[in-house]
Amino acid sequence: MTSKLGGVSSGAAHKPSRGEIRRAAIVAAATDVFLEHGFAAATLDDVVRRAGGSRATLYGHFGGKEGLFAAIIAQQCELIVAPLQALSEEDRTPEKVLADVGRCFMDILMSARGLGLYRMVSAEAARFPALGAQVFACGPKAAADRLAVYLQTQVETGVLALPDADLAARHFLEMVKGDLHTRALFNVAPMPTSAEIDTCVKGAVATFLTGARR
Amino acid sequence: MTSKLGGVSSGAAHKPSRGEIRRAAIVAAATDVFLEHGFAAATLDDVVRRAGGSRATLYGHFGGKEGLFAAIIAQQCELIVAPLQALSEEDRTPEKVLADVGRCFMDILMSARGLGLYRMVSAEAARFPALGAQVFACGPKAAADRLAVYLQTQVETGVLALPDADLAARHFLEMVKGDLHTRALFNVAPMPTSAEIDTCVKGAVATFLTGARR
DNA sequence: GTCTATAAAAGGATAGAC
DNA sequence: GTCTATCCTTTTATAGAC
Repeated sequence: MTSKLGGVSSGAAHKPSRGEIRRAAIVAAATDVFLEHGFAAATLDDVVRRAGGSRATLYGHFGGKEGLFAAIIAQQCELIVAPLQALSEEDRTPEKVLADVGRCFMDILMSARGLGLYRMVSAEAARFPALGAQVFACGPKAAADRLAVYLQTQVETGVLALPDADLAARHFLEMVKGDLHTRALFNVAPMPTSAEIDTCVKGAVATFLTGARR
Repeated sequence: MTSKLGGVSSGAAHKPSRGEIRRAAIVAAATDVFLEHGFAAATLDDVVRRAGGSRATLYGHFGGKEGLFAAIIAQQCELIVAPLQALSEEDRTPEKVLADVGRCFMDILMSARGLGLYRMVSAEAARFPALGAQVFACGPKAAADRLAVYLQTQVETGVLALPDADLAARHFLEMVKGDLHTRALFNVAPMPTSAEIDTCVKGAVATFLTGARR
């Protein structure tokens, strides 16, 4: 199955066939169109224009608009988990770990892709119940779970004092967003800059540690 | 202009004309349809079916789908600000004030209306830039500003110690959401209960005060 | 002001040739 | 497997009668 996502999976076991290349091109084009316009407003015509080829090929691969949508979400889920999993917490102070996790979390969330995905998933969650859970698990849930494990070790080694590491992890990740995420989602000018994101992350780290330090 | 929003403004200066009643009925029906399906997927046919009357009347009043959309957003903005403005902070402890503000904030955000509005505004923010800013100002911004003023007084009377009351207010309001808001937006089962919201608010208050108390 | 009927356009889906 | 051409449904928008 991973082989069908062409270009995403790292280990390329066999050289992609003509069909797989076509499929990947369609998914790539569709990702741009869907993330920009949302599911309902996106048209398959736009996708075909951008990817080349024809509508019939698209239908052959994905069955229709909904199948294409599912393929996009699945691919985005893979892309989302990766950067967070690449982080290492070994021999780092809580300041560094929290700042790194926070920055990584925000980079994903505030990117054009992250914002588009968030908009699209929330907008279509009612129509496609499974997809919401899928993205939530790969994104916020995965980040919180991972951070909670780290926080728990810090509690056990006596560095931090937290009544509930799991809750604390979620609180931290929410604080990191400040109001930047909502502002970006709502397209409120001026759009947050990278520097502003940094300031926001540092502020959240400071606030969190003020209350959590033993 | 407020008179045209029929049913929202409290002071009824004149009895609503037939046209105004019709207009209000259309807005009410459209609110339900748009918040449920989103702008792109909502059809004016659904609105007309629910409101009664005809498409021509709708076009006469609002000019089309976009005009109707703007009217809905404007009305929702009025409805959103009201409950937060009704809160009083006089002679209350920070625990009580924070809990009340947090609960009020969450009640709005987690209601079907709040979630629908959030989904719709973020989905359409690119197409209607003014509306995003409008809703942001009436909602998260208004709440944070108001809370910041209260926190600042507590700092000045020596009850709390905060380096930046404004930032602290935003941090608190984000923490209050926990991951409940995202879970609800993404329709992740099981949907948060009222009791869970309470627990989440209390947790945020405790965490906040642990770090903020002088 | 409000309704019925209709025009006009767009987009999703498919049949059949290569 | 892929492309060309076409069908059919849905939806916005308006013209004209009451």
